[in-house]
Amino acid sequence: MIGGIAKAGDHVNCFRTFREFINCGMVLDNYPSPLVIRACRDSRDLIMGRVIHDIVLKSGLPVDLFVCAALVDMHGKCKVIDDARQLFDQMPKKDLVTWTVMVSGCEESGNANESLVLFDWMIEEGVQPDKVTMVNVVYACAKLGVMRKARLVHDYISRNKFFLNVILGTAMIDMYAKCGNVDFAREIFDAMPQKNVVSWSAMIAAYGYHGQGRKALDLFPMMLSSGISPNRITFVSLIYACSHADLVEEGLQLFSSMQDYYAVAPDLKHYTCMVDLRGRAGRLYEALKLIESMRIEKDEGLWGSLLGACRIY
DNA sequence: ATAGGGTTAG
Repeated sequence: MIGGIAKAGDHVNCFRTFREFINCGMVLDNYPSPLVIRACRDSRDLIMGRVIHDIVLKSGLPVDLFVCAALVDMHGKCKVIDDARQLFDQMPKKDLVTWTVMVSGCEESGNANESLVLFDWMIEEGVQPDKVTMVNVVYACAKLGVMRKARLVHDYISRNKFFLNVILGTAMIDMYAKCGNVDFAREIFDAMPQKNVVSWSAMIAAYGYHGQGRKALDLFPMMLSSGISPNRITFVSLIYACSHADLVEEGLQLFSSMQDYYAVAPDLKHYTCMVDLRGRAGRLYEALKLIESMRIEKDEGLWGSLLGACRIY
């Protein structure tokens, strides 16, 4: 029952039912479902997560691999990595998923270096990483931004003949871009047998933060002709690329076609890019007018973008 | 019997 509600994604209802269950004084003859723990993770509800953790500790039941992996994952994603690690270290048996959620938790809570240490360690322990592990390791390299590590991980992926699926490939595009080599990113992109809107957006973003706006823009029609529709992130990446390559007119045109042809409503990020685009080009008054015309809530990043432009000019 | 892990902006 509780698991079913959790699976349906109704976290609030799931927790309420779970509380009722506990309050009834029901005796747990089994652990709470990992699905409930997953619901805590997805709603970043650490309080509820700790309640469940406590129940597990007090139940006196033998350690269950699934429950523990879910708990490690939940703690990691809630950024209480010490608790995740403690649980992890106490587990007598660790399988592939246990190691993977620990790798992911470290990088999620800001210690990407430790992710890579764990990765080496799991291999030493004789646990073979799979594609999900590799996505997390690649993601850790992207966060670190260290090319030497990126090459090592790429080597590992090639040596072990991992299939370059959409998710792994996209993570690698991002990794190479953030480690400073957009051409390596492009090689991965070209080698991918399948690409989705996320892959295309990642490649566009990669050219964007390397200042190669024209190349980013060239990808857009290619993406469309391969039958992929852009989303809001695609447009953030495109406009960002324009603003960092002095392609003002192109950026303005994208911003209007985004709404007129692709029915993507501009959000705060799009406005920030547009303020940045005009600001970098010295069109400060237009940038201010745009901010004034906005009907959504403004944040410090938006104003910061305008202030940055004021400083330049 | 069933249950745990994955990609793009900022």
